[in-house]
Amino acid sequence: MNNYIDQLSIDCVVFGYQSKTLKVLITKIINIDNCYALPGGFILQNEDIDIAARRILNERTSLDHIYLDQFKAFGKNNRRDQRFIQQVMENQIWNTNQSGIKIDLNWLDKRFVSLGYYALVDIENVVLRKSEIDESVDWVDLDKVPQLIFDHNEIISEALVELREKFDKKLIGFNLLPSIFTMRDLQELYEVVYDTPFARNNFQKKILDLNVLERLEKKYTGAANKAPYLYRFIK
Amino acid sequence: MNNYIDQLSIDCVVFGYQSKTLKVLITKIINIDNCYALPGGFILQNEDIDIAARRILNERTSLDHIYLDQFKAFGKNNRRDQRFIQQVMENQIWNTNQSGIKIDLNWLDKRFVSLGYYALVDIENVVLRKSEIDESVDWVDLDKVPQLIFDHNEIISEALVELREKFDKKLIGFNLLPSIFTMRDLQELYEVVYDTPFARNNFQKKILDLNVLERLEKKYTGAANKAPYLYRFIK
DNA sequence: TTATAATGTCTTTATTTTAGACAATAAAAT
DNA sequence: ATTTTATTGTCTAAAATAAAGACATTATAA
Repeated sequence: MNNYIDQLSIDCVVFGYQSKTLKVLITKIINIDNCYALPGGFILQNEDIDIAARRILNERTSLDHIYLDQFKAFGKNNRRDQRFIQQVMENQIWNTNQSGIKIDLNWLDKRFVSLGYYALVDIENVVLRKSEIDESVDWVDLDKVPQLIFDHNEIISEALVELREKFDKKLIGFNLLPSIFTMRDLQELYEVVYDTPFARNNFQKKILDLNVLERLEKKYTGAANKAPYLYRFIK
Repeated sequence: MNNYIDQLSIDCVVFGYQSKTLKVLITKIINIDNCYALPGGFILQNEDIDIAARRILNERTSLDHIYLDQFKAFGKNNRRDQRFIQQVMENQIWNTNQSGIKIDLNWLDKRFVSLGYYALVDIENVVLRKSEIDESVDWVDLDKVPQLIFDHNEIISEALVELREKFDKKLIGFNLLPSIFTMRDLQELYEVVYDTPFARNNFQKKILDLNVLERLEKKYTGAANKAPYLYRFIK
């Protein structure tokens, strides 16, 4: 395992948006009872940290071009999860290779500093895949995230704070939507992220005045009302 | 040296403010020709990363309570400075201990991921000290910083971007001023940080409306004009 | 043809920001 | 002692921005 930088890890908070709900990608650790975690991994010796994060995300989402922000390093001295690491080290699936030879897992039994990234993806574009340490990978509503290993719950909280701070200022929200969407879709996303309602008339004016949307054809859904325009994010 | 986490370092951009100028703390590396750097160091195995940053800063500033923000991790695969590391490893001061025994410095000859912190200090409170790897530690005007080792110049640039983004929003500017100051002092600081002039009347109103300043006595300087009030930052 | 629910946009009102004005004042100059 | 000068503190007016209200439009069901 010494291809990796020692005692340094990456954990990714992958935000998705569907059915007026913010979701995050949660993995279940393979062969360990009831242990959930953020998609994470380690940094190869000859790999940029950002590239490592993209590799780790690609393994789970199959996506190549992801909006990524490295927002904080987590490195408390007591940043350990003894219970979890113990289980991993004692588990035959983990500590034994295909040839039945014991693998030295002591490198895991140290304090790790973890680089926290958050990613924004269009949930429709994601093809979920399991990496070799995942028993499952699933979208979980942000308010239904179970207890996670290490400080992963705290990492999510801090990612959400960062997301809210950057959301409007940098117009990163479009990364959570399909490439084509209605003004209502966008407004509902903003309302979910900020957990507050916006006035429809003023929201539309504010967004259109930014001149970052291209107006496309109308969207006829069969609903008994005026059909809204579709928009695409430009530049 | 294996008290430290391998391949992980900390670099601090220490901002100070004096004579209407933003300054940063720059160290000269001991016994290496013309090599300048940010105050930096490594993380002890049993040390929080934030505590490590405070230790590294205290070694140079003698300060205990510093405004600190860990703003980004720098970890490109090519994040190396071969020329500098070579000089260190070949230098007798570095590679030989007091008893004349060779020290193994190979741990330095790897790619390091560095956690970037920036600090804001009242330059008047700083008592500069050299750590054991510093030939000197000095305040340098932000626009006169020489070429530094590794990507330290880039770290300063990015710290400045972060500083500007947080400066107003989080009212962190007071950390750069003495505990007692005039409105003019504060305005000049803002003008330096944002490199733009502010209208005196409106600046004063905006700041006072924040209700974070306590008005103290007047400051009589002997100048032939109305004496300004002094203020203290509260809460 | 009418009713309904949502949409797009305009107008009005309220709030905030910016600009202008001026009296107050500390000390030097007269 | 009075005037002058350079700031300072604060008020008011104007401009810009944001929030609230109003209403015609329209896609489909009744």
